[in-house]
Amino acid sequence: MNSSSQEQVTALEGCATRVVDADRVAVVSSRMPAETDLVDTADIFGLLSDPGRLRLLLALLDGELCVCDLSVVTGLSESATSHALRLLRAHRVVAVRRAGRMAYYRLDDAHVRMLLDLALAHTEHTQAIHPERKES
Amino acid sequence: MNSSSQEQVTALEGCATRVVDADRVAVVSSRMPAETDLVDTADIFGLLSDPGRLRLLLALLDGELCVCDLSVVTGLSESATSHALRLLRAHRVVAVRRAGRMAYYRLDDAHVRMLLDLALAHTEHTQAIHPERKES
DNA sequence: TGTTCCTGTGAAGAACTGTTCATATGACCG
DNA sequence: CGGTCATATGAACAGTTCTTCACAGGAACA
Repeated sequence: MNSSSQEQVTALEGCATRVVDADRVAVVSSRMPAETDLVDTADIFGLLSDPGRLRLLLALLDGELCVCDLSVVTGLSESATSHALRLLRAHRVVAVRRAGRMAYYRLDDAHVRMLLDLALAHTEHTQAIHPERKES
Repeated sequence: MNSSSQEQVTALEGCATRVVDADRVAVVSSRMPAETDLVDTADIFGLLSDPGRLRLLLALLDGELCVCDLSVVTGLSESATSHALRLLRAHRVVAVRRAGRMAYYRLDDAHVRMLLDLALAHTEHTQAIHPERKES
């Protein structure tokens, strides 16, 4: 398969490391998304990587809730809830509707909603396999 | 952590924080996954939240690659690549096949594969629709 | 056998994250 | 008005994370 050149370096990076499967490296490299998209995507995953924020977003799956209710549902302090919502807001993952002194947050990102649905489906699936959980 | 008296949050109407929409709080709370599942899920998202690991996993989407090739594709040093793979291995996200002194890694988690596919589809989609994006 | 090559690992340090405390803002109530 | 309530924000701090450096182990190869 690699009879011609075994340590050929692709013109993509000009790096000094050796390459074993140059063809696959070329294909995979060409399919790699742009740095900006990668960072954005990693950022989104990072927002979902905290149990508190995850609870927050799962709570918003079927509609808006105010900050204090979110605080109760997630078990976070109201300050921590507000900080988390601020972060999610900055990334356009949630949106806010203000009514008087209340602030009602809702999920505002279809992509994140899909990720959450997928994650939820997965936990329910594994729950069906490991039936050691109690009812609520 | 000493939430001695407020451990039970299930008593929705008796908690210290005020509740605005008690019904929705009850529904949402009952649908909230168990803490273990939440932490596991957040953990998975955390593994995807680093651009380097994301590149690594995307590179493995269509088949196995050895460490040095992964290092080239991702732009990480070989040591960093090995550390990242070790972490992913510990979480059963990737699996390894050894041949001589080479180590070939492959994606070994169907759930993570779905998440990656979804993320990839989204970057391609948003690239087609929103050519530019802002942040505040 | 000794050497080179690929990978794995521990330690260390810089950078980042998430929480809490204290306080601020602006809306409502009396 | 003054006071309270819901939320927002800044600073600080403990804990975590990611990278690099140095080196170790085992397989190939002379």
